Formats: sequence, C-alpha cells, structure tokens
Amino acid sequence: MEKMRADARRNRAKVLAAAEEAFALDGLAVPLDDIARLAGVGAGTVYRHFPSKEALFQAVVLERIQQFAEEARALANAEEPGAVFFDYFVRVIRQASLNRAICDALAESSGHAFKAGAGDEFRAALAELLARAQAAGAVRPDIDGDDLRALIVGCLAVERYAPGSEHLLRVVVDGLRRIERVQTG
Amino acid sequence: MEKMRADARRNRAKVLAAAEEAFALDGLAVPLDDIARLAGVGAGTVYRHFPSKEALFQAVVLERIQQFAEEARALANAEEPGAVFFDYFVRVIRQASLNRAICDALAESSGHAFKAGAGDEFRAALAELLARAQAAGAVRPDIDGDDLRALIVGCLAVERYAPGSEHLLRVVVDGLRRIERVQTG
DNA sequence: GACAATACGGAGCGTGCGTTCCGGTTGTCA
DNA sequence: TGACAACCGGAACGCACGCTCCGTATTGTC
Repeated sequence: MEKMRADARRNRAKVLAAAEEAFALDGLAVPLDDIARLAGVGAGTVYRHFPSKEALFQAVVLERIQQFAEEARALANAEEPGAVFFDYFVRVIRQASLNRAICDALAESSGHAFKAGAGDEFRAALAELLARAQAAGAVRPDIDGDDLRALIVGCLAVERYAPGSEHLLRVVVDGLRRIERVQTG
Repeated sequence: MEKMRADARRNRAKVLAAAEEAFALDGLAVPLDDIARLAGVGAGTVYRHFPSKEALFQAVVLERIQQFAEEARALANAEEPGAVFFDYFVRVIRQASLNRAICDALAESSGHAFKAGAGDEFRAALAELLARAQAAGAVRPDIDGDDLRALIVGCLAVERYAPGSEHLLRVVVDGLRRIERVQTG
C-alpha cells in the first residue's frame, strides 16, 4: 500500500479525485470510463487500484460516512440533546443532498459501505444521538435508529424530486418532535 | 383499435396483463423480454401493439393514476376535509407502495404519465383536497400541491427502504398537521 | 378451400457498461 | 546505465437491454 511506484501512487490519487467529483455529481450511475477519462487515465489503471467500480465507490464514500459518524460522536454529550439532534439531522440531509454519492450510499440499505464497519459506526452514533434526544423529551419515542435512517433516505428523495424546498424538511422535523399538540379539525 | 384480428386483440390483452404484473413487481426496471415471455408472446408482438416500453408502461399506469384522480374528486366536497385529506394521503401511499409501477410513475417528475393529461388531473385533484384541508385548518398552510407530491415520493422511498414501518408514515402525517404545539426541549 | 392481408416469433442489431487482457512504457535499484 | 519488475492505456470481451426485421403462421373473406 505504501511501497508503490511513484506514478502508481500519483495515478491512484488522480482516480480517487476524479471518482469523488464524478460520483458526487451523478452517483453510482456514472460510467467507469468517464471517471477514467476525467482522471486522464485508462480504464485498466482504475482496475489496477480498485477491484471493481463498487470498491472505488466505497473508497470515495467511506471517508464521508466516517466524518458523519465522528461528528455525531462529538455531539453525543452536548448540553441540549434536542437542538443538537435536529441540527445534526438537518445537516446530514443538506450535505447528502449536495452529493449524490452519499445519497446512493445511504439508499442502499443492505450492502456497500453500510455493511462495512463505517456504516455501523454511523448507525450507532446516530442511534445514540436519537436516544438522548428522546430521553430529553425532544423527539417522539416511537421511532428507533433504523426508522431514522429510513426517514433520511426519504428526505433525500424529496429533495431530489423537488430541489431546494427546505420547508419540506421542516415538515418531517416537526413530525419528529414529541407529540404534544392540541386537537385540530 | 377495434377492428383488430381476433388473435391480435387476444395478444394485446395478454401483453397488458403480463406488463401489469411485471411492472407492479419490479417497476420500469423489468426487461421487456421478460414481459413478452410472461405473456407467452414474442418481443415483436409487444412492439406491434405499443411503440415502446415507455408507452406500454404508461398504458399500464394510466388507469391507476386516473383512479386516484377520480377518487380524489369524489372526496372534494366531503364534510370533514381534514380527515378526508389524511385518509386519502395515506391510502395513496399504501396503494403505491404495493406497486412499484406506480412508485416509478410518481417518482418521474417531468415526463411519462405525468406530462400527459391523467397526471394533471391527479395533480389538480390532490391540490384541491389539500387546499380544502388547509382552509379547514387541518393542514399547515405553508405547503402546496407540488410539495405534497414530493412528500408522497419521499414516503414511498421510506417504505421501500424500511418496508412495513407504518409508524413512519405517521411522522409525516403529524408534521403535516396545522402547527399548534407547545414548546418542547 | 384458397388467397391476401395481417399478425406472430425470435433471431439479430446497435448501444452502453463493467471488466479483462496484453503489448508497450516507465520507474527503480543495483 | 542497463535490466527487470511494475505499471499503463485502451482495445476487446461478455452481457444485458431496447428495438427491428423478416420468414412463417394465422385469420378473415370470397
């Protein structure tokens, strides 16, 4: 991994950079040849460094997912669990909606970056944040971490269907708050 | 359309039935050859009756969308706009989540069955139902018909990601209600 | 019952994509 | 600097899919 030839290391970096850009724009749907061309490299070179397109995708996405997980862990002991939770929830969705790679990664429930360790870290950190917000009475108690991930995926679908409609995110956020309302017609 | 040969009419019906079944299961992703085989027919026969896979898909989906629109129109003058609206909202999502064809049709914002007349009918009827529920104070006023369609698409994404979690639909429904809540932590 | 007209089936075409293969090139190290 | 291993590019392969083409079969008519 480290005793690579200089040009190999250089090309690997170029491929990663190109993949990051291309995947961010079009998600997993981008053809691998496009990535190779964007990197100024042949398709074979991509496969020398990554065993498959999937693996390259994971390599690109893993970093971001880990960032999310770390961010969540850093907030685990914050003073106001409710506010912190909603801030985080919204931030994740906003970030992901700017990056189709992350959207695709989150939307693949069973496999990919989520089956690996980083996905579990994120999952755990998210559940922790949720649990604290629920314990503080800020979030309704009838959902769990898996439900929350599903809601994130749903919000990303909304954003893709109707780009730039932030107030729809507020609908979900309001729905997540502790139920404590007056009867309405 | 009516002066067809007997076998032609028979095959057309078989193709439609097969397409309905296959599209319902796997959405637009199902290969056309699979539909032909399921219908007991050659691929050429499918193309004799429908100019493209898209057209066949629309033919299958159109009926259902029209049903939805009609259903909404029938409820337009109901006594309790709020309850009627939420019932309808939930019913549409439940129906669609059992039928990937409808999911795919609703998720394609610009084209397909939605650009055609039936899509507009559905859109209009949905907006009408929403407006009445808002006028009755049952639904928050800061969303419109397009927002609602986006939310439906989002709910379908949630359902696909986490099948069978009905309570998540309730989160969105609660978020849609008129804002009238107590401050919470 | 025979003859057009119509419809059928499925092989085949074009395209796009993931992946592999290999002849040529480049970096490394003695 | 020479020689070998590592690496590179991109042509080519296999596959899947939408769609078309045409020899054959079926239907309606006289």
